[in-house]
Amino acid sequence: MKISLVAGEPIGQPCADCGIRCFSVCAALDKAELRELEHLGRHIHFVSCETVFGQEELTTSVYNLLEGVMRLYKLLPDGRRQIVGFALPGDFLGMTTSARHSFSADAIGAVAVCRFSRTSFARFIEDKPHLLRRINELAIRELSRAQDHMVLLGRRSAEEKVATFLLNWRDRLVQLRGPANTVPLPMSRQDIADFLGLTIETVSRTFTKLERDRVIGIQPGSVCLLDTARAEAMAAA
Amino acid sequence: MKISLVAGEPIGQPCADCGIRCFSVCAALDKAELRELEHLGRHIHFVSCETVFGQEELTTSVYNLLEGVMRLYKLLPDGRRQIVGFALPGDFLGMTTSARHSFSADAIGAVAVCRFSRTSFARFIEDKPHLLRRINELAIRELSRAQDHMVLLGRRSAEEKVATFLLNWRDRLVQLRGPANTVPLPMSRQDIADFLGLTIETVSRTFTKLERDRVIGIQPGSVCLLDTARAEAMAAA
DNA sequence: GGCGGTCCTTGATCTGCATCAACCGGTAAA
DNA sequence: TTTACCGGTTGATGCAGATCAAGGACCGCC
Repeated sequence: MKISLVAGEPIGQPCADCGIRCFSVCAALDKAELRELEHLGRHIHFVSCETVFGQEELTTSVYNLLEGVMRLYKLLPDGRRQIVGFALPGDFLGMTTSARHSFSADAIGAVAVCRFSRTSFARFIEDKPHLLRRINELAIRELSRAQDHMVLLGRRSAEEKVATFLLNWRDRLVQLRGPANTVPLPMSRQDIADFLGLTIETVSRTFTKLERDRVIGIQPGSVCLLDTARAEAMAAA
Repeated sequence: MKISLVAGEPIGQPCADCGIRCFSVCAALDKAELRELEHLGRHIHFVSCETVFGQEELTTSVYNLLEGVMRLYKLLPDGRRQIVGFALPGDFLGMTTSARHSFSADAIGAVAVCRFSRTSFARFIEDKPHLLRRINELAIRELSRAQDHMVLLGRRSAEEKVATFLLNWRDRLVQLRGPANTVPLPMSRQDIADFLGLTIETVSRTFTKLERDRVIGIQPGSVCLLDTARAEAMAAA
């Protein structure tokens, strides 16, 4: 929960060589614009559990996630937590119209971000409708994901929740790093519980049950999807 | 659940006189642009429970809600329903990047919308970054609402859910029509249940309990907030 | 090696909400 | 007027998942 105090190093490597550019907002930019953007951003690194920004903090920056995974969550006054999403490389964070962040974001494992001052980024956007369109696209995709998640939270059983989560998470990783049967789970069981609206015990029990039923194999830090068809049936029904 | 087959009448009244313009996307437009827009849109009316567009239907149009209330919902194959939101005048619907709608929308009571063909609206936007920015703004507001709702669905008790719903709904109506203690509830108990991730019985019981506790007064089609402070305490905690 | 800590799993019990079922009041059709 | 229906309420019971409690695996540290 420490807050990083470093300003970050300038973007050294040209944005044109950025590995996740095609997934990020920057996909909308041409070479000249990328070079311009290089001067505005700073690379910052966070270690596991460090907070990138907190709920109610002023929104001074926007962030482009380069590497690692982040949890985005809201806390109720009494400590109950709801994780509203996990961010992966290419995700664009801190885009909000309000003066304060409406959720907190912290690192799950080591994280690298590209940080931009909100004002300078806003100025950069101003005459670039294609970039604005790209940002809009990402926001709408995020909204659609949020709506899907509402269905999950409001109307699905624990088993359905877990199965759906594993499949969706796998799909996002496949998108990024290509096909693979084994699904890394860098987040803790508590994180998964707080994402799915369950308790850690129920998540653990459900994992165990899925393993007993030979749907998944549990490994430290990951699971292996053994019976995708059955998992999909659980997630769909 | 009938589908309206009428093409709709042309927008007669000038958009400049539109009562909800300041709440809608059109707030971003100047007089000349409004006049241009008048030629692109059609007014369409729907009666109660008519479907404006359905999940999986092709996204041929976008809609500006002028009058009335709509429920936006997703259905699971087995019939479980999650209402992802209620739309009020000024809300902009059908904005999606995908070819098909990801949820259904139907009228709660009589509804009037301004419909635009998706392609002609896209063309209209093209050289109007201020409009795009406005759309982006609405999308981000919607996303933020969705995230709040995830917390409600995942982490709150039935009583908290109902209290929060009543307060939020009141706030949206106040925004639109000014202060009032009595909160109209045009949607059914089943709608409220499907919005809050509860059953109709639990919603009904919770309403009754809040009435017994003198927090609300139940009237046909509306409730009266008697003890706002206590309701807010329930919603916050 | 022993110790404390964190994360995860497992078991026993409890409970909030779902489910099942009946009923009530208003309205519209017969 | 009677009947049927629909939306809402209320009561009795059941159960999925929460809560409480304990123990195991793994880690870094002394």
